[in-house]
Amino acid sequence: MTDFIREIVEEDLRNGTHKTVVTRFPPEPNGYLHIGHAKSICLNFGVAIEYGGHCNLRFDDTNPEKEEAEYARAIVDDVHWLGFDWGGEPLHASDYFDQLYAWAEHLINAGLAYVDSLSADEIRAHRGTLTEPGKESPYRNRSVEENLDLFRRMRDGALEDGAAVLRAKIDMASPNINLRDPVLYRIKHEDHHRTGGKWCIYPMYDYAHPLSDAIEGITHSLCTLEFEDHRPLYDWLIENVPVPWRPRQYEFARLNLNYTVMSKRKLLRLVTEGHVRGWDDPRMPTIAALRRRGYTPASIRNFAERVGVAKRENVIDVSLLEFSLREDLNLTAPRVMGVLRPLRVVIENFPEGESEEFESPNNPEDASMGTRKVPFSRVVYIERDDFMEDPPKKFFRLAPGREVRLRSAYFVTCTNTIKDDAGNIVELRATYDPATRGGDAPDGRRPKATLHWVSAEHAIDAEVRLYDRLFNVEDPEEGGDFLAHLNPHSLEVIEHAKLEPSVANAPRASRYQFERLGYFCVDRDSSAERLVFNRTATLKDTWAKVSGAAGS
RNA sequence: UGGGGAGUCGCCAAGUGGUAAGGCAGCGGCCUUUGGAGCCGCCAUUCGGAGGUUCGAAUCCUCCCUCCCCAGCCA
Repeated sequence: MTDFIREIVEEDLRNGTHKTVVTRFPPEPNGYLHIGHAKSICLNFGVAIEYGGHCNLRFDDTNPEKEEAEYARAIVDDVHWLGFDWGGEPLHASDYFDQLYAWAEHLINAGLAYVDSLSADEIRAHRGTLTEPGKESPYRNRSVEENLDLFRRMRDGALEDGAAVLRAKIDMASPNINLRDPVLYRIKHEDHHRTGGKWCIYPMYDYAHPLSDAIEGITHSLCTLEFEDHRPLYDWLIENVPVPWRPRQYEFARLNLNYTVMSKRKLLRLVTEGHVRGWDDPRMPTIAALRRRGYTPASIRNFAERVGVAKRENVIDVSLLEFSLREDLNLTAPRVMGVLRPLRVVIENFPEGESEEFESPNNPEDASMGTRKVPFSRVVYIERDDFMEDPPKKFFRLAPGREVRLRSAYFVTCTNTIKDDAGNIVELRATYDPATRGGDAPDGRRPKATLHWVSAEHAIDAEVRLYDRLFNVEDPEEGGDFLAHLNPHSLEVIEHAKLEPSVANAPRASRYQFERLGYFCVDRDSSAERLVFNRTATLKDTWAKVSGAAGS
């Protein structure tokens, strides 16, 4: 695999610009990581691994108002879960606050930074617009001594929040607004989750980021497109601060996925307004949610690889994510039978009170995964959807008079339907052919369908949570109010699914394929008393597609 | 109307002057004790548009069009 970033890295290695590659993944601990971050993580760590370099996990913790240790813990967890390691403790921009402060004084001494006493509103007014140049602040030409004194008073807590800021002295007329004397430090009398009450001034991202990269010896600082026009400022700082190393910034397009939202602000709203049950609700696009839902780290890494890295805005189809998941789980998930919406079938010619066991493969794709025993008896449950009293043309499943195969068991023929007073089918009567034990007929006849089933007397009860997309339109942002597009049916809870007994002691987070239905994983809400499964993804169902197309 | 980016199949994405990779989705067919999986085939005479250079252009030049980002003491 290659992309323009890797080409740059290779070229730098080839021509001796760098002897090794050092990248970094720099999340702000103000929310949970989502699938978009996964792309960046896979890029940064992937490049480092591929070229024998190193990738740091560095928290960009320069704004104590929004950041929390809990988020930082979750982020460390998620990156590890994805399969990456940075050796040792994570790094923090806040580890460099002393150095960053010293360099700020350096800029002041060099006449390249000044303390501005204008208010936030006044600064905005002086900034100009996209088409008009800005105006210089009346405080722009304070002496070095005055600036130093003021900046130290800012640091020492003598000034209120908003009373002053430290600004770079660059060019108020620059067509690039980021160069119109950007703010470097602001006053925030706020405790920081790591430095506590030590500081009451905090550096801005634009100031802290390039210098942190320099401190860490980052060779390639990879970020998203919206920072492209911050690069001149990034370079200005590297140029004008006596840094020990000169990192370079490269920008790539962030990942977007259809049928979901990706901005932290919107995800936070979904959580705080109760539209989902927390950051790791399996319907969320967060890594924690995908993990809880049953996604594998490998599937997400493969997805990130397939998506590619370029500078073009993109919206990836969720089906690609689902494909990557199925591809992995198909090979690794043990098969099991479970019935979501049970319909009783009484096999009238099977002796009452007796039962037998069948050997069923744990994974037809991989014989080394072995087999398991599945009990069978006179009464079994099948899926309600697998029976139709008056089947249309292409419906191959069970119907009156029709013979189908019960997977790994026998051929059964439906002989009768039992209905309640309202006319609903409540039970089926059937006969089985003892000669078809194991699922093959000596005379070679082959039913058109094979159904999954569970022996009623052996079945275990479980809650199964079925998830659908959180939003019912491809682009929830369209029209302004993304909440208006929430899918009211994104969660359906099956209270009493019937599962084969082999899953009775399935540990949390273990993944299975329920044959013909999809991939399921044991939720963390699960207990010995009550098994709870999440449906990670459905299997492709050709009949659903045929009937769906015909029905609408 | 300032600056910075981007435009190749429904969605991604290779391609870097020699005659449009690949993946997902979709559509056919084969196979099947999961209507799963697998396998086979189809799916851009055309690269935002118009000119031009060239034996030859998605790739070079010119003009035009469209989309995205930037006016936080957020990142």
